[in-house]
Amino acid sequence: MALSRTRIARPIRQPRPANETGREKGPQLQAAKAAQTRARLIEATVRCLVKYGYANTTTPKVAEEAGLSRGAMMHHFENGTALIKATIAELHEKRLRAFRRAADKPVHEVTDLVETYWRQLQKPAFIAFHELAVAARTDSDLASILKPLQDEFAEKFNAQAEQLFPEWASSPVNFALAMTLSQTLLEGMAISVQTGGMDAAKVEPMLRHLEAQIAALVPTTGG
Amino acid sequence: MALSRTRIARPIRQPRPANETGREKGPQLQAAKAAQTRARLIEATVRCLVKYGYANTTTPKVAEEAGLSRGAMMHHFENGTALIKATIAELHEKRLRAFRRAADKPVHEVTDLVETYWRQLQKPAFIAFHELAVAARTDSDLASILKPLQDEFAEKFNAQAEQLFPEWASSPVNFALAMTLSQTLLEGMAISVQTGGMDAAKVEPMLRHLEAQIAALVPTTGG
DNA sequence: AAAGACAATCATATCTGTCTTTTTTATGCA
DNA sequence: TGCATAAAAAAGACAGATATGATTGTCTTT
Repeated sequence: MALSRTRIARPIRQPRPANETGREKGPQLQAAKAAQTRARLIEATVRCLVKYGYANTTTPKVAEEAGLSRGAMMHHFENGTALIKATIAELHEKRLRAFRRAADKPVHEVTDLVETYWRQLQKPAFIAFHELAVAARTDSDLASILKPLQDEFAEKFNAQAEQLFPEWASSPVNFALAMTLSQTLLEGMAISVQTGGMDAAKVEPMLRHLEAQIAALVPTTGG
Repeated sequence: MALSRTRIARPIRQPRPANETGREKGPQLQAAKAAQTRARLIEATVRCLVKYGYANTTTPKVAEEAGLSRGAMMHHFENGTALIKATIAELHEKRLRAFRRAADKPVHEVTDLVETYWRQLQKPAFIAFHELAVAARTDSDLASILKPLQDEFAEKFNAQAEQLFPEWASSPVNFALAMTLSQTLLEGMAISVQTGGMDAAKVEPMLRHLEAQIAALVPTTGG
């Protein structure tokens, strides 16, 4: 039920000059080129998810976004499902990579968790992921792909935090609460800001409050 | 980009016997009948939003859900947009009504706010509303319909709370924080439970914690 | 008889998956 | 080295399915 489908004549995509097929220069092995084209399509899919939402992320739109024909696209991904699957896997690994990077930083105040995750949530990857999660609610196939990854993420999220803040090991109840609280509140905020429910000015006080909450839950400090 | 469209032959809807048009018995005035049919279509739309999501809430599906032909449906709503608009208005008023009902209850602990709103969020109306809100992110027409209502809801939410708990008037900063915190966290939880990210077992501890938080923000009590 | 409620059908548009054709790239052999 | 050829990549065309809005027809209520 797309509201008011504005019919815009799509501009004709003129074929690129033969030699310059992608963004990279020079000759490569075809395998590498194929991998790059696949990556390009996946990136285009993420952009489409952000721009148009899951429902309106169609194969023609992705192909156009990637600067390819649908035919070429179907050469790399046999169907739309394969593309979505690959995109989900990529998004998942990107989230995990970003988290690991953050963990490698030297200094770790307990409240860094808040700032770090909040920054993650500002990125396109999260918006795309949420689009998929919402769609999965009414699409069991999508759900079966997404669910295990969501579980794995929550698990690694906790494992990461547990490792970074060993002082929390003594009260696992507080720890679990702090983790759930952080994840839920921050994600809720991100969604609310995106979907227009929440004024952006209210973000900072909320972050501060959450940080204070978490600090209060650390056993040695106060909880 | 619907994943794996399972093609089910839709059962042919046999025309109902002329006299029994809906769920109601007996002859009625046409005006009343029309109003009832419109209501039936709106209810069907809400059910479709919950069952299929916004993207897959199509005019044929709504008509089928309402037990009407598409033609009849188009007689009552000139196009899909009109139906969605009417549904949004209905959902909005339903949310406000539910809130007003809750406010009429005699006893009001401060933490009642949490329980009351959490119960609201379990209803289909919220799921439907969130489907619309997510769709509105990438649909400016839908957003222009939804945004003012979201603002009005937040405003009334606050006004209601302010009226119920006058002891909060002395520290508006705490009040604003408590309101935003409640709304964001509870909605985040509801969404997270729906979209499979959050284990239902974690709900109760979170509610308790939020209640404690709010109590701590009330000026006379502790904040 | 007029108007309202409802049903059925039509034309158009778009997305999807498949198939065919063209172009590019890599490689084997003279 | 240079050309021929196969494989990969890309493009284009096609048919099936479905959604949408509009039109037309039928029955019932007023």
